[in-house]
Amino acid sequence: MAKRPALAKSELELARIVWRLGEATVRQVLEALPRERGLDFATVQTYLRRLEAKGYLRADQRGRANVYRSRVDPDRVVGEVVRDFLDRVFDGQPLPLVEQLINDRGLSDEEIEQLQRTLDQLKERKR
Amino acid sequence: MAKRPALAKSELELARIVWRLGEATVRQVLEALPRERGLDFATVQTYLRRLEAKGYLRADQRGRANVYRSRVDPDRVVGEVVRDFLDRVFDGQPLPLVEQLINDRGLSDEEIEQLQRTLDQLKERKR
DNA sequence: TTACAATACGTTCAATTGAACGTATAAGGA
DNA sequence: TCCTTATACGTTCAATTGAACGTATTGTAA
Repeated sequence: MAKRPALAKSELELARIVWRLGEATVRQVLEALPRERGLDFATVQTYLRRLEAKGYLRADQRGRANVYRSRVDPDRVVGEVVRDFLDRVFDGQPLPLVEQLINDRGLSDEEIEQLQRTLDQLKERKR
Repeated sequence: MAKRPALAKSELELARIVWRLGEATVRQVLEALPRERGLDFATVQTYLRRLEAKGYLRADQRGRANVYRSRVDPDRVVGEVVRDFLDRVFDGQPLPLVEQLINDRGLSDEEIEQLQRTLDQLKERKR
């Protein structure tokens, strides 16, 4: 379970695109980026290379280009990222963060319902 | 509302200590740090200075030492940090993050209750 | 009144990150 | 077969961040 080096912000940004696409070449990632991001092809290349070096992605040659795909389960990575954030900003306590999210930005009615259902299910599961 | 430069990780770590203490000297922050963190006095000094330069803290001389206190509302800063994180990792959608928190790490029974009360209150408030 | 210990402040230094350049190479169309 | 153009890959460069050093000062205890 070799601990990977942490993800830089731009790296996470690009990794998320690869995750969403399933697999992608440099060019495909570049094109999936919001236009206003304005990154250079070479820059995307560099970040994907770094993601590979850090163990998050793997690349295999397909014809001309490298095709990148995830090497670790994206959900696991997101989980790690969330936990790290939670530890750093809320001492690892989920509730204050949840309340922040609930209060700060207004949840829609459906979202509240949805959330209550999730909590009910969780309670069910627990007994 | 001059936008401050983003907080680095160590900076946020120290800022949170100052927030908690209300006000603090370099030494007090150093002592409030977990022993295993092992930072040098001079390092804490540097980070607090940077926090001041970035506009997060203000320092006033008291006797020999500088006393640092928050210059902006900590809750506001945390709010910004959370929103930035939410945008970067969950496209700004709070629900998936909340579900991550609920599912991944088991909430205690009391936490679930607490959360449900919060949601109920929120629904009340909304009508 | 002086010496010391604590502190401020300017400076440094290495690692990481954001961003891109230049060159060698190879795929596919003419 | 040859040329063009896309791409890989090694390299660079500046800004930020994590961490600390050295020196000048100053409050206080003796």
